[in-house]
Amino acid sequence: MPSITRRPGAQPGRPATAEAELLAAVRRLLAGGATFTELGVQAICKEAGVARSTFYIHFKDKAALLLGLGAEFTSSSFAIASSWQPQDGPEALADVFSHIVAVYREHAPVRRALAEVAAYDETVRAFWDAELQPFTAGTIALIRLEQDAGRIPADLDPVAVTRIVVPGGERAIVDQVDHGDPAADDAFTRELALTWWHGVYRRPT
Amino acid sequence: MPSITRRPGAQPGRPATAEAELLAAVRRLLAGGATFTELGVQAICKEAGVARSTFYIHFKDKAALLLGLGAEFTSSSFAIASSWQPQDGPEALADVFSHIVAVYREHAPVRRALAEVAAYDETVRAFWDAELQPFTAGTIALIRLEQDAGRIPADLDPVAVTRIVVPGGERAIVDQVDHGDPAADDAFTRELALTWWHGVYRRPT
DNA sequence: ATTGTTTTTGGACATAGTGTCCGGACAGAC
DNA sequence: GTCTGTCCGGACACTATGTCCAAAAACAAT
Repeated sequence: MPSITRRPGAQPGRPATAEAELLAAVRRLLAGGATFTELGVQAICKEAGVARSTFYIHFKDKAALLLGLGAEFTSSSFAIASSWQPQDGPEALADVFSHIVAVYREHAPVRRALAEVAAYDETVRAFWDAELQPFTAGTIALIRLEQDAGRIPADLDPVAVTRIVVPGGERAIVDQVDHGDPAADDAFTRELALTWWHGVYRRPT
Repeated sequence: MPSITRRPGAQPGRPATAEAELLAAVRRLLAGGATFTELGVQAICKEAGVARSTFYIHFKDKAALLLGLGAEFTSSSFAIASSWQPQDGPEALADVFSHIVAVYREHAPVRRALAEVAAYDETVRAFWDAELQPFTAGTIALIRLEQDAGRIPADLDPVAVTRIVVPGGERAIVDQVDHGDPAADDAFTRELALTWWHGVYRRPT
């Protein structure tokens, strides 16, 4: 059987695109509902129309490929999120969350795969931790600044509250993206903003 | 090589304990820092001192064994959590969270494995969803009751807020258990209670 | 003690996937 | 045309899974 030597999607002008083909294949398979873990190198290569040996030229293993996919995600969100300050009010905070929800929806399959693999693979876990770390550091710093300015009570524990706001808030956003109606996104981001506003940034004394 | 026919830990009085031996072995391996995913049936059997064929007599596969381990977890927490009402005040809520944190610390390795596998295995995901579902339903119901009584504003979205409180709160607890100092547990549960109190249950109008 | 029942053993077997290697084919660039 | 880098396709050793079965051990009777 002579097989299909040239993959169909190969641009004639471009030099060598097996790598891009593999990344696109995984994106496609994930979007189709597959779980990254149950996805084998064989299946990925078949979907990509690429020889299995070619896979290992570009990626050490499946996890390395996922990190390549993760690059598409790298926090454009952080710049927007860190721009918010309590002076801007809860409506502006809701806008920040709307932006993050939009990013999460756009990259939902890849984000899901990253979270999935981060639970058992060290390198992916490190990548995702690094992704969230700026939010954690930024939130702690912001709370301390507000405490120094007397706008947040000094007896509030910044580290404990940041556990609630960052990993907790992220999880809530994931839940909305995975299970919630997109039409309800605005109501959700409003509630998230108001909960942090009255629960953390302007908690009554 | 004649091999060690009888495993060392076998109680002579008890009838057939290979199953318990396997469960204990996995608990041991998880507590030793292993990831459930990277744990093979072979490794489990070796640790348990049980023949590999015996494994399949008791469990269909690794996931089935994990569900057996999950039984040790089944929500004793829910009864305590559902007993709280806003009338009891935020200090009582903090006590509820302290109880949940204690349960999470006690079963940390198994809980971690359940969360890990739930990300890619359907049956484990269903088990864990069923575990959290009472909290979700209870929180939505509680908020609606408080709205009917006029103690929570009617324009608060109960479903959206419950995403924040239940999956979000659980994630925060996991973060505290996995990364936080146990000595700081009380400070954490206090902050969690106060955040939900002022952010949700007694949000200022 | 002998017998019967139940559980476990240890190995065989088919299947499937991983990671490595290499000769050869094939493009675009010079 | 030849060179160069990429890709193919298959071979190979290895690891693990899941199924099966006859023999052995442990247990519970009488």
